[in-house]
Order: sequence, then C-alpha cells, then structure tokens
Amino acid sequence: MPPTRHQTIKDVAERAQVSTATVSRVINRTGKVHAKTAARVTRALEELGYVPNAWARAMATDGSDLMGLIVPDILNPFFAAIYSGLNETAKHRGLAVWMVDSGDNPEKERQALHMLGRYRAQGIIITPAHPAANLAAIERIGTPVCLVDRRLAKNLWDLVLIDNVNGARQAAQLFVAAGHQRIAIIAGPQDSTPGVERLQGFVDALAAEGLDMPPEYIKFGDFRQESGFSLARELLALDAPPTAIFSCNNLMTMGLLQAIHSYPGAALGETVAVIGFDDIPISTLTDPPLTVVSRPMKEMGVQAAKLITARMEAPEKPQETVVLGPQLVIRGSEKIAGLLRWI
Amino acid sequence: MPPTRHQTIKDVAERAQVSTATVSRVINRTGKVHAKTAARVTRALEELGYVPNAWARAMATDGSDLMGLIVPDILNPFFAAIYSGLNETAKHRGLAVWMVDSGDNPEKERQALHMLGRYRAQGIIITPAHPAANLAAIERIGTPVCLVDRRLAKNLWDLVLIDNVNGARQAAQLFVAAGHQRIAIIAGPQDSTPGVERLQGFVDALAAEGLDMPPEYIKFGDFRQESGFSLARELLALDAPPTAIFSCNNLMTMGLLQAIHSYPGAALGETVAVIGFDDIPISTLTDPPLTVVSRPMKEMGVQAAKLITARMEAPEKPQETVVLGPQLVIRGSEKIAGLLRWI
DNA sequence: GATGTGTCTGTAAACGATAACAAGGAGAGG
DNA sequence: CCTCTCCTTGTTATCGTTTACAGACACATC
Repeated sequence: MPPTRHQTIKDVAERAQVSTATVSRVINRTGKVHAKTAARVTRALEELGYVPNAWARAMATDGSDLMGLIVPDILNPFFAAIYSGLNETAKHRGLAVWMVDSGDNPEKERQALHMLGRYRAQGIIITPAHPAANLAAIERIGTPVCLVDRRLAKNLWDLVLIDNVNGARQAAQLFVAAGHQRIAIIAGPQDSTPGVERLQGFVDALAAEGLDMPPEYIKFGDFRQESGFSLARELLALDAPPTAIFSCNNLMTMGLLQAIHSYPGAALGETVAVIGFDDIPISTLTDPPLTVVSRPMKEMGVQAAKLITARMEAPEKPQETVVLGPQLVIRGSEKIAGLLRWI
Repeated sequence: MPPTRHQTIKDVAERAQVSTATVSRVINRTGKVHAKTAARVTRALEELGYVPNAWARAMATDGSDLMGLIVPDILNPFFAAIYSGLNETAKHRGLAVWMVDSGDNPEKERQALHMLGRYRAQGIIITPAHPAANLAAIERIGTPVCLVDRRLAKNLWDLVLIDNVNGARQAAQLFVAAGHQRIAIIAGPQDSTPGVERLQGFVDALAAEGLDMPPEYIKFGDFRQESGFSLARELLALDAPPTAIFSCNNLMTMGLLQAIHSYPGAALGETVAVIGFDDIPISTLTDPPLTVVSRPMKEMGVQAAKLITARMEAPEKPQETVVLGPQLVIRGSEKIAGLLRWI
C-alpha cells in the first residue's frame, strides 16, 4: 500500500474545480449550492474517498462531537450496559462516546479526566471512583458533567441514580416473608453512596419488621469478588450462621456463591438463602436460580445521555436528578428448604 | 460555574510574558529555554490550569496519538481483557485507545471504522465481524491495521492469533483419555476462522484416536448464549445422547450449562461431561468445576500493541503473525461418574 | 438603461498548536 | 573594539476546516 496521505477538502475542491468553501457547504448542507456544482463536488468526494477530519472541524466549529464515559470497571456488565444505552442515544444526536476505565482508582480516574479534557470531550458521564478524591478536578471541567449510580460530596451535577434504599428494602422484606430470622448482609464500602444506601435500606427494613441485626451479621466488602468470598466464609463460620445473606453487588455475589459452594456442609437453598444486588449471567444457572434486585441498566445510560445533551443546550438550567426504580426478580434462592412459610 | 472557555497556549504566553513558541517549548521539552523563563511559564501553566488541546496539537504535528480498537462484543470478558492489555502497553508509548463495539455486525463495524477514520486514529486493532464484508474499507485505511483473533479473506495485515487447532485437539484428547466414546461438539459459525479451526482440530484429533463423529453430534451455533442453549437441548434429546460435549466459545458454554441444568435427567459430571473454549467467571462455581481451553487474553492485547507500534515506525516492514498457545485448565467437568478410567 | 433582488461562489480570517527561521544579546577570543 | 558563537527568544507559516463577508452574475422591474 502506498503511504496515502489523507485527502483534504482542498484536494476535493481542486478536483471539482470549486473553492473549499463550496465543498464544505456541500458536505454540511449549509448554504445554497447549485445542483450541478453540488453533483460535481459529490462525485469528487466519492472518487477521492474523502473522510472529513474531525479535529479540524472541531477546531473550526469549537465542538468535538465527543462525549466521555468514565466507568470503574469495563468488565462489569452493569457498566457495559450503561455504555450501550448511552451510545445508542448519543449516536442519534451525532455524538460519539469514548468509554474509559478508571479501575475504580482515583489516580487512574484523574488521568482519564485529563485525557478526555485534552481531547476536548463536550460532556462527561462518570461513575466516580471516590466521592471526594477528584472533586476539584471535576469542578474544573468546563463542560457538562453527569454522574451515574454514585453521588459526589458536592451536589452540583445532574444525576442518574437508582433507589438503592428501596431495592434493599424489598430484599429484606422478601427474606422476612420467607421466614428467615438470622439474616446477614455483605455490604459495600461505606465511602460510596450505593454502599451506604443499600446497607441503610436493608437494616431499616428489618428493624421495621422487628428484627435487629447483630454486628457480626454485618460485613463490609469492597464490591469485588474476592471480598464477597472471604466475608461469606466468615459468616458461614459463625457459631450461629445466618440462614439468609444479602449481597450488595454482583461481583461480591459471585464470591458469595463460590464460598457457599466450597464450604463444608453449606448448600444454597438448603442451609443458606441468597439475594443479590444486580443480575448476573449465572443467575439462572444456580440451583435454585438466584433471586436478585435488578436495575434498568441500559435505561440509566439512556437517561444520562438525555440529561447531558439537555445541559449542553442549556448550561445554566437547574440541576436535575433522575431516580430509577429497581425491580425484584424472584427466582427461588431467597428460601431455604428447612423454613416453611405458614402464611 | 462561569462558562469558562478553555485556556489556550496564548493565554499562558500572555500571563508569563513570553511568546507562544516558548510555552510550547516548555510543555514539550523541545529546544532550550532559560530556567528562569521556564519557571515563569510553568507557574502560569499551573495557575491557569491549562489543558493542551489534543486536536490542535494533532493538526500541527500530524499525529493524533490515538489508536482504535474495534471489538464484536464489549460485554465479552475476552475482549475486555484484550483492551486491558492493549491499553496498558499503549499508554506507555503515549497513545490513547478508543474501544468501539461493532456488535459483530458488519454495518456497525463499517460505521466504527468510519468514525475512527474521521478522528484520524493512527492505528486500528480489530476483530473483524466478517472475513470479507468490510474488506475494501479496511484496505482503504491509510494507517496500520492489526487483526486480533480472526483472519480476513486477504492476508495483508499483522495478526495476533491463537492456535485454535491445538486447543481443540487438547480438549478432544482429554475427552478420549477420560474414556468417552460418544463425543459431540457445539461448533461456531463456519464463516469465521476460529469457528472453522476449532471444529477442524477437534474432529481431526478424534479421528486420529479412531473415533468418527456422526453428523448429529456436530452442531453449528453462532457464538451466542442462546444458540448454545438450544443446540445443547437438541443433543440431549437424541436417542443416544453424547456423554461429552465440547463447546467452542464461552457464551455458548453458558447456554450449554443452562441447558444441562434445566434438562430432565441430565446432570453435569454425571450424565454428561463438558469442556469449554475460553474461561468464564463461573468456571469454578459449577459442580464439578469447569474444564476449559484457556487463552492468554491480556497478552493478546499486549502483542497487538507491540505489532502496531512497530508498524507505525516501519510501515513497509513484512507482515507479521504472532500465534499464542492456548492452555488446558483441567478442573473436573471433562469426566462423568459413570465412566471409569482403567489407565 | 438604471436599479434592485436573488442565487451562487470565492476570498480570507479564524480556531490552537508546532516548528523552521530569524534575530537579539551575552560572552569569548583575537 | 570587532567578530564569531552560542544561548535564548520571537515571528510567522502551517495543519484542515468553517464561516462572515464580499463579489459576480442573471433576471426582473420600472
């Protein structure tokens, strides 16, 4: 292959015997162009296989048509689904979405913010790694910002949230309805809003049912599989192990299942019941299949796209929060054989 | 927040009482600048919170420092791992990676190629959705291209491949060693190289062991979970169902497990044994845990980064192919209780 | 024929950065 | 004191695109 330089609008102009302004007018359908001239330009465009240069355009128009999405874990289906919803909606508005992984790590997140700044993203959708770590950097961003799933220490930005309290409450009530008395929770980190809210909702709902949670039934993980595994083993090793465990995110649920599976004498649906927060691909493969609190993940991305494009058009409009409701998907793992409901 | 325009190099120059050239020199450490001047510039840089404009830089230097990665499925951990390896290696070389999802769909892939072209990506790493659909478009790309995991109809580009034949052979031999006679395969689409090679390797290896595969034991799926599920049910419903099934990718393996789980009388490790191609998060959670042919996914991304950066420096060097070896991870699901090894 | 009104097209100045070139000043050597 | 170098800095053209402005022409109207 010859070292083909990219064709420019100038090359097209020459070949079509017009000025670059006219070519630009044809490409963008702005301004009047005689049909015959337009045809000549279009032909030149095609013959040369012209591909517009997005940066040059961005520089001239002061708009990159680029949106950044920063997620803590590209591997987590939850964030992949958000990307999917965001991307589809953004594409309709002529915007491209660049997804970057922060690894849930403030330093990498800082780098990601900086990179998207350099490429002049016109809007940033982010699930922050930490409620305060990059607060200053985020405040300094000159473009619209929309937070998804997690809040920041300051309430300055549009938000797409899930009603975590409500989701956790539904899980708690289902456990109680299934007859459980010894109910434990593997909670998330308490410096993240979902971590706090899910714990809160769960504990409060049990209290409302007259059940107090002893401290040894409340374990704090870090939303990773490994912590779900080890904390679950701690719970199973108690003198009076819980008969029901609520796990506060999908990865920890994986670890929890692994722990139950490998723990002598423990068996899902027999000695211990489980409800997880967020669906996972294996939900339907366990025995019994897994009951989970499920979130409208893709819809979260769609809403984020709407919020941020709205703000791009009206930067000074009041801050807006969209709260979506989670839904309990009951598949069976919330019960154990030994406990009978007497309804 | 005030509608802060981005600071430019000119703003910095004014504040530091120097010319834009000097600022540029300080930023890029090119050319000599007096220590005192440099300090003044650095201070201005910080005080204004200057963020360089990547496009303007790209236009002036004719280099976007941008690489594109096009994958058929962002949700598949396999591709997420490739991204991870690619990204880390690229970052060391000052390159940013933009991952785009083609949905394994030639039309969306075409759009992705076009988008990366507009943003003047300096290299494209791609797992093509189809061996020929976008061949012309890919040939027209003016920048280095590296194919990962799948070939194209023409052999013009650097390649990172897995020895699929070898991986499938190992699976076949393990089944035979475990005493199986009735061995089936859920193969991938035959218009993709991995699909062809894994089938080929498996069938040939069995033939070498003196086992012919009857046609009803060879099912063709599309690498999605749903096809794994339905094809597995077809196999289980045969008059003489297989005692061993090899599933040619991770998603179909999920479907296969689901089918076994839900099929009356079928049980993993008792009536039917399974080996999957590619590891999955639940491999260790099934009972027995899953035996799989595992690939060095992250390493594939690293190799792709190396190939493409090498080609960016020497565009005319001969085409190069890197073949990485898969590894059999034996966990137990390749056997069934009924069959005893007599070694 | 002078004037006005469109329609169409070209000229040239941005946008934000880099880099080739030029030029000023300081110090060294004669 | 003149000249030669070297160090440091500024001037300016350039990258590919858009767009405000102006100009050229055709046609209609009075």
